[in-house]
Amino acid sequence: MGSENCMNSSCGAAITHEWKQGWPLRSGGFAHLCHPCGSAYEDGIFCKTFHLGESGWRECRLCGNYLHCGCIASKYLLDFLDYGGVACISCAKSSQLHSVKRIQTHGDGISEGFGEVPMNNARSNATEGKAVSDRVDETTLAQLCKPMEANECNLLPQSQRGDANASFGQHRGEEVICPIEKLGCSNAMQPNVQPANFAKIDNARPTLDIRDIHDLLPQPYLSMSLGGTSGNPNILLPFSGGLPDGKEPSKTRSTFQEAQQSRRILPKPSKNGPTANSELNKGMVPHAHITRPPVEGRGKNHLLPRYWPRITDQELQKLSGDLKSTIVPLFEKVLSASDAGRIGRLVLPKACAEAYFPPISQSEGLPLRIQDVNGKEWTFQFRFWPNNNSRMYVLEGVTPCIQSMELRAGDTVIFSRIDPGGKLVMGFRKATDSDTQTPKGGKDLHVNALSKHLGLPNENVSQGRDENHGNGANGNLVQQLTLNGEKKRTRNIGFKSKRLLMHSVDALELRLTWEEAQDLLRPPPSVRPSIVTIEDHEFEEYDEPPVFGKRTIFGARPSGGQEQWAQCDDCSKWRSLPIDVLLPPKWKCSDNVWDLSRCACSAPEEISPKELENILKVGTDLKKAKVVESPKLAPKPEPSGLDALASAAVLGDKMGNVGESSVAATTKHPRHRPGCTCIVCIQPPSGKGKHKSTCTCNVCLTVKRRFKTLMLRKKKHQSEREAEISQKDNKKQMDETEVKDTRNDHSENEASQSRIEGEVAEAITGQIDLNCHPSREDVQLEEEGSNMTSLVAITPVEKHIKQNGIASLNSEQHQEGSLGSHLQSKANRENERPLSDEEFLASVGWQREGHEEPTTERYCLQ
DNA sequence: CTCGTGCATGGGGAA
DNA sequence: TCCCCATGCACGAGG
Repeated sequence: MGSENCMNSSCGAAITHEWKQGWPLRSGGFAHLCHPCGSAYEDGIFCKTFHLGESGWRECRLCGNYLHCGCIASKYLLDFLDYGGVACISCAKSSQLHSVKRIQTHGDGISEGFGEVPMNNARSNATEGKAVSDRVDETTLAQLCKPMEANECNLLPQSQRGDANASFGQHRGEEVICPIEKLGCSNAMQPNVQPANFAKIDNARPTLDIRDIHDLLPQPYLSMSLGGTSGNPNILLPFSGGLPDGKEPSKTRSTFQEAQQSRRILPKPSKNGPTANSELNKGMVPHAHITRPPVEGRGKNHLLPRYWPRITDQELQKLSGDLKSTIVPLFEKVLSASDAGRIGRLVLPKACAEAYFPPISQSEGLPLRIQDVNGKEWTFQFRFWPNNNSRMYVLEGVTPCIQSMELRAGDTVIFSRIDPGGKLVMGFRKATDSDTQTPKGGKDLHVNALSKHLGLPNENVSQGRDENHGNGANGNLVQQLTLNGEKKRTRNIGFKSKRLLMHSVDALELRLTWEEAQDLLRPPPSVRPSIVTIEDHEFEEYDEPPVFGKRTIFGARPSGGQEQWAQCDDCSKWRSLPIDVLLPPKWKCSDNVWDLSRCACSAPEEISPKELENILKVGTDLKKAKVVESPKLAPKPEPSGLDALASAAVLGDKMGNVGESSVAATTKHPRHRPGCTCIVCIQPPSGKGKHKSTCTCNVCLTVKRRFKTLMLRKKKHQSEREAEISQKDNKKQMDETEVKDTRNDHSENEASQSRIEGEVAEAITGQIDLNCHPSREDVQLEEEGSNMTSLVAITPVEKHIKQNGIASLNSEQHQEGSLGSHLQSKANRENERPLSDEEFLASVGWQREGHEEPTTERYCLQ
């Protein structure tokens, strides 16, 4: 204070210790209130803008509209007139009367306004103001200053009321009450400040009862008049009773705590004041009865911006236009995969849960009734789990609701409250791609929908109007609140999860079947392979992993040959290409260097749509047939890992013969095309009629050789075991034997593990694991040998193949197939996890080289 | 084996 | 450095 007397010339009262007390401002400064006149000071600077009184409705001295002090409108629209009273900012501007400081906004604009100290000090920096101006259309927001109910003086959350009162001061001469004390609460920290913070709202309401306090629970500053809602008896007030734990107010987390917490959930303002907030806050918190929240910690309950509900100014304008109830957006959350999953648990931001949902002390929580946008009321279990020393709040049982709203990960749910009544409503905002929205874009979509729900002209009948609860309008409005545009959606997602930032197209590309992925894989374009010859077979080696290329369609020419078709990314016309062409991910007609007559989008397609349809249909029918024929092989669109490999072993080159797509050329990898004479292509892995009993192909020879070796080793080990058993009387020797066995088992496991991958690929692709160290075969031994033997006896693959209309294999092929089956089973067990890049590449025919030299990072294309 | 439940873990954002 | 929170995982119940 720079003066010992009130600087208000009309007051001049001596400063007493009572009103020397103050309350912290977001600026880091400190406000003081002169009781006699209500004038306020900030760190000794007389600031008449503080002189307003408690929150509530104020009439604009200029236009007569009502402004709700403390609501978001007031933050941006109020001007405090020199001669007293307030005015719409627009009015003040137009009349050149706003000679006093307008309440400045701060930080990031609207969002920060929620629960924030509703005013800033005079030293709010320019950047803050700019940030606000970027996001708030004051002119539009001014529309909020339409007549509203003037009796909603308790719309503000407790904290805001406190803040507002503290900030605005109180009416001159009004009696100050202390409801906290009446409630048995005390503010040991600052007893003298309470009166200033809980100024009497109006004479007819001298005290606050419990319900009043609940009504005063934290609310964002966004209060919108929606129409007279008298409170639905069916409504489960979010804070009804306020004390779901059944504790006494003084013993539990009271609404004052809520209020305090609400205040604390706000983002901390930048410290642009002369003094540190923390220091000033010490012992000077204006709110009473601050018991400890469930968890403690610095900034723990600050509501992160990503949870701020985002309402456009158009929405505010529309919403405030015709309706009288107040809808209070509380927070929103982008659904994670877990949230939208089948578990049915929606993880709630801790700060939001503690600020806006009823306090719970037991882990079991309590049921929470929330109305969705269609007016349907859901009951979720609001509970928490102990998590470290904190809590993790969840809504359980949300799956039906999520499903009914067809929400998925990336979509946003918005929790709001309808006042009066405190009904919780849950809206949503779909994370739809903007391309799929109306030509006017998401925002227009939203505005139109908004108008629709507001019953404005040229709109359709409101959808989802609640017929049962009488609050359909509100529900609809909430739905509108959920319909922000693409821009916001993107921003929303980006706030938290980088994974959710993936473009939808990219995401689509991830949803590939293994064969589709194989279809799209291309050798790295800028890397020239080195040719390695192993056992007379040439291998292409790349130092880079493959890349995705453009999908093409293979079809059969009437002449009998095969042809490849690709679709232009620009004109979507299909162009015929040479059969062995590999296209980059993006391809246009202009890239068609093979047919200069059709190297422009203006060139017509060379075949009729009917013919093209037939070509495309071949692929579609083939896929369908494949699913029908092999329900066990392709029940899932995305077999993972070695499942895909095993499936490939059975699917073999069936597809390749038909020409579904480029993958149909062979089943191996994208570089293999019809006519390819490499070992992979000329010897399909699973036989399927190509392998005769007399076949001397590398695959068959290898299988034969391995099986023969296997059986020999099995016999050898069997005899060794018998010899060991005969020496059981020698305990020491037996111990040594056990140690040896243990060692063998261990080495077997490791060896088989590394060998499996190679052999799986071998069995599937027809490759021979040329990287397999010969000595390692010594450790294949009995485990695999016995398994293979048993698997040879049974023929699951044969059965499977029969079921799928594939010819039985001969006996040797049984062995091979059994090996594949065994490996598949084993692989399934050992690989029930997401594929690594390496595994994925292997699954589509790319084999990473370096089995014995793990440091070798080369990708081998055989 | 599936599903539900409760807790643990660790990445990453905020302070 | 703190701690929120998305997700994994163990465990038990039930089919």
